[in-house]
Amino acid sequence: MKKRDWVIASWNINSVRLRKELVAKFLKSRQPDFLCLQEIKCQDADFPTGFFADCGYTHQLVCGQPAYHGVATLSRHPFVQQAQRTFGERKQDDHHARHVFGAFETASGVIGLHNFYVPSGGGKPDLKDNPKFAHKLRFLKDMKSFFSKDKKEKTILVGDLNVAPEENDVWSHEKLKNSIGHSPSEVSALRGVIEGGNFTDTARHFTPLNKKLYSWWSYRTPEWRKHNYGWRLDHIWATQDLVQKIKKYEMVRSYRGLTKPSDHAPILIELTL
DNA sequence: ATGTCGTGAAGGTCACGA
Repeated sequence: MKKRDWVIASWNINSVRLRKELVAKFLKSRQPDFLCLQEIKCQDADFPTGFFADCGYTHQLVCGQPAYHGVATLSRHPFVQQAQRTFGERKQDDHHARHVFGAFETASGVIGLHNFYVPSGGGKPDLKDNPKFAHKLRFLKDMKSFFSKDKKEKTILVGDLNVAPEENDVWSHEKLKNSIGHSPSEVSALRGVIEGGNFTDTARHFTPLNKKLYSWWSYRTPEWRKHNYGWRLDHIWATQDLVQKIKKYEMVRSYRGLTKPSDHAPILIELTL
């Protein structure tokens, strides 16, 4: 096996059935090796398996549920291991489809690819009044303990993590520092996962901290483009051993401006393995 | 921060999640 370039992408699609043509457009133009989707919002039986197979993505890991959440990883290569729903084993979280894992073979060894949809956490970042926020923090804590135990190499973690950790990952740190998605306890819990797994935030590896960088713009802001009221909720992390192999990170903002878009833009990395 | 979405069950609109 010879080393070559690989493209790994992640996109919260907000209903895969409604936007499968946008996915096909992305697959065709970017030709990623893997595309990790979040918020597919369908059960496994309703996933457009044949449609994506016709696009060349014959290997698919689908972890869905009716109406809400759900993740899927599309691949042009076979998986050598797979798993799903590794998190949220506690009773109240049993039915959430938020994680799928696949491992694939490269000239640099077997690489593990985790695809996550972290709970958004409801309205206010208040543990007492908001059980969804407690769920979010519990989920991040579970991720931390999982990745602290696991081997800390040859692993890529992507997804909609629903936390914008840096000040310039939101349009106004001052206005949003106590909002869900950017509050101190969430940011600290997310950093715990990064440290536990020895991960690097690839976006910030290539983009300085003083530069604004977003992947999500709310549907409720018609002037989202003009004011750039964005958040960076979507992430691609890689373990330290892989960082030097990454050639590029890209947030493909143009997909947020298509007709009937997802509220998230796709993100991707290119690396030599 | 909320001016918007998508789903599904019910029923021709609403609750829920984001």
